[in-house]
Amino acid sequence: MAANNPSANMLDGSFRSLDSPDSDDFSNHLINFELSDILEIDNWPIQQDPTLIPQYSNYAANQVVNTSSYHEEPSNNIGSSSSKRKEVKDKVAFRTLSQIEILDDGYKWRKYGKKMVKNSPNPRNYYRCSVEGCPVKKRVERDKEDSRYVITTYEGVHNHQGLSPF
DNA sequence: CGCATTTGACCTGCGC
DNA sequence: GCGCAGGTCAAATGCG
Repeated sequence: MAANNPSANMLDGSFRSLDSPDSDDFSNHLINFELSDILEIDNWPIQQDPTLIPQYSNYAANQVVNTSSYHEEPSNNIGSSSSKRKEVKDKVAFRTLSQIEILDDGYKWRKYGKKMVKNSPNPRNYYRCSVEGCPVKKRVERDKEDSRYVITTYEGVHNHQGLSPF
């Protein structure tokens, strides 16, 4: 597969298809995405500091809308064994209308695994930031109902500057 | 030549 | 305690 281009400039909200000549719904090489839903998991830093938006998805920066909040919290803090829980990292899930799953958000991702989930007929891809020391992980999965939608889940925060001028 | 991708196997956690 | 599902690692291969 073609490597991610570090010189991505999708600030206008459009992507160039890296290597998907499928040409189904999208006729052009530029993929116009629509951020239909933003799932908030745990503490979303964006709400605290809007400048962090580009770190997650600079293409969604202008379209961030708090539609629904999805907290993936165990909700069992009122137990006796509350210290058993490991550190909760920042997790953000995006659902974008895109034919390609590899959305270049300005960071270099290295795929480290692929798994077939039971809930979904589509496989789930696991990506990790290529930058050493960056604990950020990305999980890409196609929507179970609408394969046109791609659910991208970011986990962690980049401790370095991306390739974008942000 | 170096690095990213691929695929299968292995490990861990949770539920029953 | 066992089984299932999810998540991660590692060796091999292909491509740039």
